[in-house]
Amino acid sequence: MEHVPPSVERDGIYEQLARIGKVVVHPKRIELLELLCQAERPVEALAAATGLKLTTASAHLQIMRQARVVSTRREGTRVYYRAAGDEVCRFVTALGDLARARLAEVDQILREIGSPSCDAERVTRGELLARVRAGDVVVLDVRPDEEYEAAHIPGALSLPLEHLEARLSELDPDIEVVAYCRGPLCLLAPQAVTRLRSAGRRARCLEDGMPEWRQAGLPVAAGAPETGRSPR
Amino acid sequence: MEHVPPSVERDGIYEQLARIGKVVVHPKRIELLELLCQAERPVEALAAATGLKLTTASAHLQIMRQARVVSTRREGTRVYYRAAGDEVCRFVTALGDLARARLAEVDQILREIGSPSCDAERVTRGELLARVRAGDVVVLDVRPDEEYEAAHIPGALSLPLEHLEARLSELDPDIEVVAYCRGPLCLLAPQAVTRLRSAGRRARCLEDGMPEWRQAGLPVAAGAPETGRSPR
DNA sequence: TGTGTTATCCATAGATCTATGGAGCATGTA
DNA sequence: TACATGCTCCATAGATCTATGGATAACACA
Repeated sequence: MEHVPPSVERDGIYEQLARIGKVVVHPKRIELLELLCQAERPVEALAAATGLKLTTASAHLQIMRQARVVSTRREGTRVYYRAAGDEVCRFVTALGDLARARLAEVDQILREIGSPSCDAERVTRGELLARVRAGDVVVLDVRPDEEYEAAHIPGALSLPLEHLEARLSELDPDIEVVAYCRGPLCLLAPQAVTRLRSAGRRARCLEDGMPEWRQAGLPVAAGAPETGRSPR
Repeated sequence: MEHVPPSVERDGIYEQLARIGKVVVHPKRIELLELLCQAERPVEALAAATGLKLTTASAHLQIMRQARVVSTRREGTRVYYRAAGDEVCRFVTALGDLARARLAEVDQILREIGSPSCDAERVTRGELLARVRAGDVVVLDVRPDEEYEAAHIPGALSLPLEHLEARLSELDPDIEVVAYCRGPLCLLAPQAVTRLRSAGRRARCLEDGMPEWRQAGLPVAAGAPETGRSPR
């Protein structure tokens, strides 16, 4: 089915680039890609996370696989998908940056639904590093567990947004919280900050999220939280 | 025609990103974008450069404009298109990097048609800067004139590939030549190097091209060559 | 006010993409 | 060996996208 001519013609380069472009022409595929830049996941989890039917999700993933932007690993009956490399996440980041820079609608959506709390007053990565060293802040990872386990800022506390209220007591009320999530388009951290503030805490968002942290060459840790709980 | 719902729903973010994805799903649009990252151009020139009919080129440009990745400037009866910002070129660069990293076909095409001369032995930007300072090399811009005029490495000589043989005498045979073009996917510099070598000159390619040079924060010059010729 | 140049707008046939239900395939498990 | 689970493959109706010719619009220049 895949015709590979013996000698690819010169113009084929842009055809090849378009193979990758095809991945990001569908909103759901972008959403999938952003999830996969955080952690690997089986198809079923991806379908659930994006609200797709299983077969549809699988079809999208096949398209992404043909473009080689994702790869897979089989574990028993499950197939885990993951971003095929750093370049993939850098590409997604560049896409997001471009959209935020050029499409006023994106900013508008982030502002409307996100939270006004995280707009101008984000903590820079450099500032965070310094203040963590000084023991001045708590770093809060509000993404789902599996994403924390795949990669997180060393020393960060895992507290998925959905458990924020229930586990509020784990946070020292006197120390400022810096929350982070998937990136500038993700609303988890802004929402967490909003809720923390309405609970009377001092809280801010980190600039960007995990992929940008990694891309900045900063240290990354992996593995389940040490808190010892949730033996699973 | 463009329905803008009063309050955009949360999921709209990925729809917005897909607006930009749509630009890079078509090979010709990627080609146009790469051209526009070098220099602004009127529609007719873009159509000619990409081998598109005028109406088709215009249609593609409209799509790119709706995604806000290009903007226009009118001059008399001509409409000049240009990349709408740095983020656009960074995005295109990231796309190319991803394709080179993940799609073996791209490397293959570059190797097959490009030139074997520029594969492993490219000059780094840092090395070039040092050697230019030492007066050790000639920097050669082999892109079309308008691209040189829009932006070039300071001190570079403009010598579009098509005139290479005719103007070979302008190059001191004893000084090594470092040629550059649009970027890692562009074949102009590799071809120039091949021809220079077969003419007995020492020549190498610069890593990447103009956009990457600019993105690295290095100095950029603009304007026609000082050689005084071509009064036009 | 005409005319030529450039570019956009419009309508459309043909090609491509999406979502989805159902069948088919590996892998564990009883 | 029989089943359950988790995915992929297949066929298809409906929606979108592309290329293109012809008409129209914006300018410049007589």
